Formats: sequence, structure tokens, C-alpha cells
Amino acid sequence: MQKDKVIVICGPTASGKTSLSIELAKKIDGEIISCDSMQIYKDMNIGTAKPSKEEMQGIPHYLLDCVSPNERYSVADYKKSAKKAIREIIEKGKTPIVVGGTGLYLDSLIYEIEYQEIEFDKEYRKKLEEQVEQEGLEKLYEEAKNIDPLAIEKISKNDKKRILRILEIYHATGKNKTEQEKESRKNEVEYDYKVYALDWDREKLYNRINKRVDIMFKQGLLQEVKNILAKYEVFPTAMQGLGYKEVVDFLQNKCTKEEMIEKIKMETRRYAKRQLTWFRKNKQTIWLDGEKGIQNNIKIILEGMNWKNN
RNA sequence: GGCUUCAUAGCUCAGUUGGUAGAGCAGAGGACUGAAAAUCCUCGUGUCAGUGGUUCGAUUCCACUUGAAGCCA
Repeated sequence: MQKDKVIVICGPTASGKTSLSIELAKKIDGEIISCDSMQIYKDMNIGTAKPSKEEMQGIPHYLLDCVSPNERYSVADYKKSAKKAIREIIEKGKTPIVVGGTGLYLDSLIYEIEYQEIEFDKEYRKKLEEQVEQEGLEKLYEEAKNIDPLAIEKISKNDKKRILRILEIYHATGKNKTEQEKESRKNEVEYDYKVYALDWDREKLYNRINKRVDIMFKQGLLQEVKNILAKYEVFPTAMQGLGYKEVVDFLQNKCTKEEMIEKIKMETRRYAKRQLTWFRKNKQTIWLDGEKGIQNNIKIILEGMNWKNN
């Protein structure tokens, strides 16, 4: 049996994924599933460049505004919700379009990565963090090396996040990361993902980013951050968002307004670069040039689909 | 107008007691499986302002020119 098609539109931030995907959805009777680790949060709209109701033009969007900024969220949660959304859309007889720039989330879908049901162990994380503080990272690095020598080869001695992760996986499952990852890719990919990535000439992309950051401030990013800080008390992951943590620094008088704006622009440019590195890895990806315009790119996508049908 | 100081990587600046130079930032490339807008790794040749002079050899010393900053008038 032929697999159902799922269109994916990825690419760096500010490349025009949102408008391309909405125009495409209108044309092919599609519905959109966001693939963005920050747009899932409620009340974070301007800084995440979340599409507004008007922009959506009646096209249903999934996985926006579904988590509170004070909740913890992860790729495992995303995978589950996204698969459910894809199923729903296909059952309606429509075409799912996955749109977003979070490479890790996207890979969980297109490689059908299986995540075991485990709870986040807050206490153990805290214990590890304290251990790093007191004894330094090197000791934990050695510990992780004993547990999973293969996995540790690929990471740096300074990569705290990944060192802790090796220890956490072992703590939670009794398996090491290498075994765990092997098992996570046993399942056959359920859908036929057609992956498109949108890109621009680097300088043009950077100009778009700079302009967009200015627009965010005109739209009231400062007030948005103030509102969130007033409404919620803890932010396990949401405050990692670009344009949020920098505004918090400014509100705490750690920098001037100009410094904050420049920092956000710079960090966003770097983020775009990292996204490109990620998306280049998948050789299946078909690259679209943003400069060619939405209609041209839609044409390329539609031709790709027909070719598959014949 | 006179005097002083400065002019080195895209930016901020080191440095060479004369043998053509190196940091930080920016930038580029890469990695990435439960925090991922996160986290981490790698990468430094540029008319050493210009023109002459001294010298085997000048980015370094000298003169002049240009530009910038400061002081005096």
C-alpha cells in the first residue's frame, strides 16, 4: 500500500515559511502542523513570529498555543502530538503540511523516532546540576564515558547538556544512549514525507532577519514579555526563546535597549545559520529559493507531488 | 596656524629592541535523539594609512603627505 504524503516546509527563520505554507494549503486543500519549539507556547506571539488569525486565512493550524510557558515540553511530546495531527488531517481527506524550523522536532517525524514513555526526573536533573557545580563537569564526563563510551566519543567535554543526558537516560531506563537510540529507529516511517527547505542568499536572509526584529519591537515585543513575566512564575523551557531572554536582560538593566536589539538580531542570524546546517544534512531535501517568489515555489512543490503520483 | 598623540583583520586593540604580525568580538563551516530559538566543536594573510629616505632587509627608525583625537593660540 502506498503511504500517504506529508509535505514538509522547513528552512531558517525569516525565510517566508509561513506565507508559503498558507498559500500552498489554500491551493491543495491542506492543513498546517507547526514544527516550532517556541510557537507551541501560549502568549508568546510577537517574538516567535507566530501567524495571526488573519494571516492564517482560515487554514487550520495545529500545534500552536498548546502549551503554557510554565510547562516543560520536549521533542517526545511534539512527536506524539504531530503524529496525531497528521492522522486527523488525513482522515479528513486533506493534505498535512508540516511547517517550521525546529530540526530536532522535524527529524522525530521524518525518521519516525520512537521515544519511550518516561517522565522527566526533576530531582535527578537537580542532583546532576549540583554535582557539576561542586565537583566540575569532568567527573560526570568520566562517569558518562563508563556508561556509554561510544556516545561520549561524539561529544565534547564541555557539552554539559549532552553529558547530563547520557547519565539521565541510563538513570531512567537502565540502558545507555547508544542502545536507546538504536531501538528508537526500529519503526518504519509511516508517511511519505516530501521535504522542502526554503532559503535565501545569505545577505538577503540576514536583512530580512534584522528587519523582522525591528518590526517585532514596533509590534510591542517589550510589552509581550512584560505580560508573560507577570502572568507566569516559572519557565522550564519557554524563556530560551530568542528575543525573550534578551528582553528580560534589558528589563533587569543588564544592557541598553540598543544593545538588546543588536543582540537579538545577531543571535537570530546565528540561529538561522545553525538551522541551515541542520537542514543541509538531509540529502532528500529539495531546496527552494525564497527570492523566486511564493507562486513559483508552489509550482515546484506541486510538480514534485504529481511526479510521485505517476 | 603651532604643538602632541594616534593610524595594524569587517570592528576594538596587542605586537615586532628592524627579519612582512596576533587576541577578543564579528563572520564562516560543522555537530546534534526527551532543554533544541538550547547546547557544543573547528577556522585568523591583512597593500601593518600613503610617498620617499636610511638599511642586506622597514609594518617597526627618519622625513614629508593625508586623516582622526587632544592641547595651545
